[in-house]
Amino acid sequence: MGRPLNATYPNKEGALSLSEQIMVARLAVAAATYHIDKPYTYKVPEVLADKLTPGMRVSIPFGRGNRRSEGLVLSTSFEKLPISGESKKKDLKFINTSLDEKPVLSQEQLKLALWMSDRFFCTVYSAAKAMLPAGMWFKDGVKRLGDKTVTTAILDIPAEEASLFAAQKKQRAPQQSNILELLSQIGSASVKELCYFTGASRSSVKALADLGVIVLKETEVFRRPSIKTIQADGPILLNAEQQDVFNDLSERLDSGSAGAALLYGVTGSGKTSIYIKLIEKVLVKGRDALVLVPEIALTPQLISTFASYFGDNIAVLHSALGIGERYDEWKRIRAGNVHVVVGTRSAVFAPVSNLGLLIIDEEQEHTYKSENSPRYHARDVAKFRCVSSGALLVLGSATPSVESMYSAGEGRYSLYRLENRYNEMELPPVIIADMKKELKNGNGGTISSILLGEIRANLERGEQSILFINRRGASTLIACGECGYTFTCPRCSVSVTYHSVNRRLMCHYCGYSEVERDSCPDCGGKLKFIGAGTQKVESELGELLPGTGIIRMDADTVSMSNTHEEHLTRFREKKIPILLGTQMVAKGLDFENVTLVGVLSADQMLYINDYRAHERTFSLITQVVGRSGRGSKQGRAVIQTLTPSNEVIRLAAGQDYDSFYIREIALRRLTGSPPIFDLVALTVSGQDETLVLQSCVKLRQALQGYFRDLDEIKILGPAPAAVAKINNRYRYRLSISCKINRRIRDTIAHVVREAAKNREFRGIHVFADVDPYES
DNA sequence: AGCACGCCGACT
DNA sequence: GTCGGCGTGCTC
Repeated sequence: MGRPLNATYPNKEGALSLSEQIMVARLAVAAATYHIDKPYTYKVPEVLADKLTPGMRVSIPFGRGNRRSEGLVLSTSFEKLPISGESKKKDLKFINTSLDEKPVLSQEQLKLALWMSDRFFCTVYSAAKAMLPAGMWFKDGVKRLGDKTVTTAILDIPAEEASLFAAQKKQRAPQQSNILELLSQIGSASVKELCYFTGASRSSVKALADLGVIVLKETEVFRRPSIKTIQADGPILLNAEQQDVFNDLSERLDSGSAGAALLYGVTGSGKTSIYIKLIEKVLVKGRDALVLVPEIALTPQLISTFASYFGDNIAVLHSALGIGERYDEWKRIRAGNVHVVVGTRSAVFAPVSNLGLLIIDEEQEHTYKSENSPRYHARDVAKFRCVSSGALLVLGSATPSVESMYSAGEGRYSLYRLENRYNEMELPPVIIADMKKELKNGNGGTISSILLGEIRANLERGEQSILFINRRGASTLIACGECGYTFTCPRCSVSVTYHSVNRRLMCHYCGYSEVERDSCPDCGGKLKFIGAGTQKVESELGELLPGTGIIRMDADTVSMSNTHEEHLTRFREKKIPILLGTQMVAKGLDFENVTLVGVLSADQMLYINDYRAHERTFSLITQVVGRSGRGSKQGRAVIQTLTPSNEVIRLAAGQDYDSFYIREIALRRLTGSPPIFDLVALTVSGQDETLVLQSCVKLRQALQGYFRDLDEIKILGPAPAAVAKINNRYRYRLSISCKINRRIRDTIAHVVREAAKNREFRGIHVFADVDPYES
């Protein structure tokens, strides 16, 4: 407070201001919700003054109660602050401690986080958090690393005593009774499993622990093994077509601004070979490569191939990795120990230091879009990163998304085509089976006579078949066969699905569960399963082809007995004749001996109310058809449909992407859907349905007011969201169709923020999502 | 969102 | 009197 005695002369003012300058930091704050998110200024304590740099995280007091939160340092500076107490302005608070020794985010990543908050309507901190592996997050001030533990409940009294106790508890505490009952038989189990099998909540387990009948113990869970490598096929040889594409992309890599390329290559045209050659080239130039894949579990072959070429120079990032393993991979990347990264959506944030090439394989896949905050699309983040580091962006696909092909047409991407299948194989002939005709001929089953004939032919030749059930939601519903009663979640507007492992009906959205019943609670009728249909088809096949081996692969079989890979290995190695499955069998599988693919119900996802329905159907059927005849033998595909004249199905059967695209883009133009216009969805949720609806109407009015002068902007809704209620909160949606720009973005952000502040909207939550997938 | 402050009614 | 209900406003 007192000015230094020696500072009075000769430069009073300078000395004065110098003595009062203090280091401050601008922070993105974790506890700040979207509507109050902005850089907060904190004073830097002297002990941190020479350590603190942008990109580090700090522990801070926040809010009236000074509750502890985290901040991310965006910038530091020296400022002249009013002397404490002398100004009516409130004093700044001090940062408590630093949470990092060195920055966890680079300047580029900080910029990206700021850009994301603007683009995807999220807080800066949440964007930054998405860039770090979960092992680096803090929870209650503690780093989550090594958190891969599991809480086990162990019986602490004799088993007989426990079951006696369980019987006593039956009336007053049925949940606890169930838990004890189970534990008296098995002794110990993880708390998670206990809850899963009994339907009890964590609190019941806790209650038993407090009573001293059981003890809870944290046990470390072991980490998963690494990638399976395969023998490299030797140096990659490109055919003429591939070589042309490679040469051109290669030149772009050498130029300063590489831009973006859409690589449209039919199934089997060898996109992967081009990827590998490009990566090799980038590595020679001393730069890093990033490869995104839709889902690691479904592309083990691609990973193995990459590993065989790049060995220890590769890091893999995906959700199936243990938290520690993921963290270790992240550290290897950041340390510069690896220069090739393969991973799923969030790998787009991988901390490579000198990005030279970013590949998004199967770029049309919906898994690249995050459906939780931050609601980003990996493609957009990829563009940002490539522009800022002068890297080449390659979007690869056999069925490019309509928006990417449109961008190519507009000249934003350069388009490359690969039209020859690598081994010069003809595309499999496609037979369309008219299920209406089948029905007329008295076949009411799910297998047409045409498909059955082809399966039989395959059986005789010792060749394998894949049958694909294209159904939304691969889960098993349960309903009354007599009155049609369906079991719905009491908290969400969805049907509960049956889990055969624990024999319970469960809700996927909120975790609610109840025991299986043997009769309809309404009419007492007999209950039946309406599964993904896989069981039904399996038993139908069993009757039609007695004694034939079938592997069924759906959510149910995969969750109970391990992985996709085990099923697939069994299919490949044991030469089981038929593989029957949902969505998951459609992906990147190469089976030498598979010569028949059947799509059992092509209509399933075609007629849903979503502007992407056609695109998804086309892409899926095309992929499935491409599965057939990848080896030396000629394959074929059978597509079963109730509407054989439907053009999307016909075009998919003919693998005619170009015609599909022309047709589809015309349709989008007509309806004003993306990519012609952007779509921003505002989702409004709350417990009181009328209030949610009223809020929607008010939001709509507010938007209309702001956009009065823009007539090309359309505001649609409110309409109930695809899942109209989750966890007792009703959800309605407004859709804004427009060419998005600075002003519209700012207005939408403003409206969402105002909604959070507005007292009339109490208990209402609003968030914005650009080009959502569930629409 | 989450917390403190403040202003009202019920109860030891 | 004072404990606790919730409505209101703010977050460097």
